[in-house]
Amino acid sequence: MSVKVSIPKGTRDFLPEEVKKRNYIFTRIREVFELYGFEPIETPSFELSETLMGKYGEEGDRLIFRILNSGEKMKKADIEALSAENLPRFANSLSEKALRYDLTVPFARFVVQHQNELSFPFKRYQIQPVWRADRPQHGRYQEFYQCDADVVGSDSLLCELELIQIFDIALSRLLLPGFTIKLNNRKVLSGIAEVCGEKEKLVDLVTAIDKLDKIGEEGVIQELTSKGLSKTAIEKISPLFSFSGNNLDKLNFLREFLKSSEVGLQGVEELHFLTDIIEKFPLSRGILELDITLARGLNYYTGAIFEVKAHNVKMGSICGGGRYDDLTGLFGLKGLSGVGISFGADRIYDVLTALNLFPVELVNEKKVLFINFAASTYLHAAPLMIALRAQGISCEIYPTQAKLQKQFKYANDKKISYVAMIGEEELKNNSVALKNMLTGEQRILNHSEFLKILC
RNA sequence: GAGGUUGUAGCUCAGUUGGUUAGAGCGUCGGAUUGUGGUUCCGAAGGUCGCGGGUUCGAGACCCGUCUUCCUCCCCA
Repeated sequence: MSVKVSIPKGTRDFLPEEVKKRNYIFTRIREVFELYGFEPIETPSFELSETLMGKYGEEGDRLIFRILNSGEKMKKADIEALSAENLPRFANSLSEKALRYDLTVPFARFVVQHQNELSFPFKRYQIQPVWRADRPQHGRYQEFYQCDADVVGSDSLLCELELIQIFDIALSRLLLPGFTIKLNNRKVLSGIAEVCGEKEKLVDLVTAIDKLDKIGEEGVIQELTSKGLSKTAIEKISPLFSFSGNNLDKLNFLREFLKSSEVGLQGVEELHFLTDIIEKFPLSRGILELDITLARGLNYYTGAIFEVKAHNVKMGSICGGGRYDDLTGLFGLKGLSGVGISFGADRIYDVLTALNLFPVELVNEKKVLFINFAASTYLHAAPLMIALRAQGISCEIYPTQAKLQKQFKYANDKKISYVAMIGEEELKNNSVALKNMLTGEQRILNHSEFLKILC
């Protein structure tokens, strides 16, 4: 009689092979973060509700997983709020903690709380799971990992430069053949709003422009109209929809278009600085592309905005990031500028799978299984296993004297590349039979030959 | 949060206008083979047909509710 088992929606189990592949991704990213001087931190998986609530826009709060009070605290439930249909207040009375929604807001809290122990500019990386009560979809889960690197306490554009290089090197090390690093600047977007006289409609303007490649020029105009932008303003923006060319052409165009906006021109100069220096020190496999339609939802970005898309695969962005001038201001620490990036490990996994880019050695490492023939087999196998492990070769002995068929099937299922046998025949002349599970070839060897072949 | 979609063995799926005892492939286990896996042959186990209610002489199939799956929005990695 079996019980029906399952896991909550939007979550996943990982089999050994998947964990190895995921760890491969995390390791490559981590090693590049460290190459650029970023240091690891960790924060709790749950925070006080007040730390998280209200930090992700109107929609955000709905997507935060809340932790129900337990024990005596349940008595704090505000029944009056419930009967008055004030659901947010009722929810707050039931819960004081919530699972983290991203790594950036907890990091801001961390910086404010530990400001006296940190040396600025502070460069940290953090690879931990986050949780969102989102509706699961292709490539979207309720529990997933983020790999973040941020610099806080410096407004130098060299930070942006290094983060672009980190995108490039990490993804190149993951053997991704082609990808585009899209770059924009929030100041340019502000400048556009300013030039067309709709400064206060910046957010509507930006989210509409962001959808250009998805809904087309007509769709954007329709959305802008429905948001109440004036016809003259929309006409003024329309050249932006169709302009093209290389990065230099785009910069020249923007300089002209934004000539009446001080902040806009400042954004253009920031973009120019970055494209210019990347030209002098070219990227490895990535292509840097200016994209003024790039906005991203997060409303705390104030300067650079990044997004990375893999070539030749149907998948949303695999990385993102940007500069946020006043993030720690939310927690009372003013004047600290930050810039950061995030790798979407789960999506990178899907891309590497779709393009078949995981190295084969990941699953087919050199490993050895010793067949268990008798109670005394261990005594004969142990010296060889000790020697193999000392050389970093992983090996094991089958724990019971099962039928050979079963022991070989175990090796086969576990993709173990060699099976070693020390049975009665081998004991007579102090030898080992070694079978290569890939080719099926089997050889009788003395101990030193055995170790020589495997190490 | 809105709209659509899905659910039958561990997995992938058949199952006729409602009709006797719900099937297949793969996987698992056992045997052919007590010193050889991946190939082959034989056999076996495994199902409250997502859950609850309703219609009917009779429901895996029809109706209602609920949960779940996947998809499109919103938003995001």
